Amino acid sequence: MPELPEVETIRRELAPQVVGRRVEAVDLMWPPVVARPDPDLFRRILVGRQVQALRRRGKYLIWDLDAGWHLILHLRMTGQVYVHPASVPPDRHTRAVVRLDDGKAVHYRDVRKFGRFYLVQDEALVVGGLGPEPLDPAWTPEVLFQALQGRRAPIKAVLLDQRVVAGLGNIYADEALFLARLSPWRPAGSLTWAEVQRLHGAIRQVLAEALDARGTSMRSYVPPSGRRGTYQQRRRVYRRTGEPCPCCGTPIVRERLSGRSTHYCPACQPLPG
DNA sequence: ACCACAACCTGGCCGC
DNA sequence: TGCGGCCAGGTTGTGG
Repeated sequence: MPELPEVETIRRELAPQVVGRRVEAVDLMWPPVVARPDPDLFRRILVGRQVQALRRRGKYLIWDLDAGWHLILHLRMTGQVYVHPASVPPDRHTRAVVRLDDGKAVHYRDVRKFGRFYLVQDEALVVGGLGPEPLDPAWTPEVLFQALQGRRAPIKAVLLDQRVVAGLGNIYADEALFLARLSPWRPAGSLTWAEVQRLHGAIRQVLAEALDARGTSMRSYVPPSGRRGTYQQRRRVYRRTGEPCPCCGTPIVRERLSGRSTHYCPACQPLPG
């Protein structure tokens, strides 16, 4: 579920609670939540480690630990992170609990069990394949334009490819394409330089708005504080099928593209030809 | 390189 | 209350 703005919001809320703390114990209610190494080794390495920093890369949350270790978490569709007093028992959807040296515990909840933990020293093993961060100054319209060259897949499918740019998901891809007035079906390589500049600006704008709103809480996304995000009130097309386009009033349509629900205004985002 | 599709899982919602 | 069908913010792997 969480895309860049949601993971970044989680990072910002969680950092003050965990940075500087030491791990005292790890409880795995559902051991397969650990992707690597095996759960026993995972627990043995993690216990005793001190959290030095909390970072985000794409949709991954990275805990920098001492001794060169990184605990990397991907929340996939329904992962949630909460901090509770040690006395709070895990609920039925809590898959792992990391107990800290201040009497608090980080609970990882995940209804659909898709999310995974990775404990590695070489973080590139997990996040090495990711493309650039869209909010990094180094990610310019030129970089995006270059990445689209020669690609005939629909632009939306390419935006969802985390090797092209890291952190976009279904909500913000639809929203950015609407802002840029581009059909999601346009072959990526067919975008003109002017269109790519527009798209680049739209991606930045949508992500900035969503960060400001602390993410989109339509379904299961709730940050650690419990303060739901509010971007769902500002979204223009995502899950607004049949509602009037905020720009021209044409009903928003929903179509399946690369297996994903895709929402757009057929009038503002026409497919040439 | 691309696409369609399935898989991984569970729960919410809708209509009957 | 129940049942079937469809939906879900992500990623990976298979086969064509």
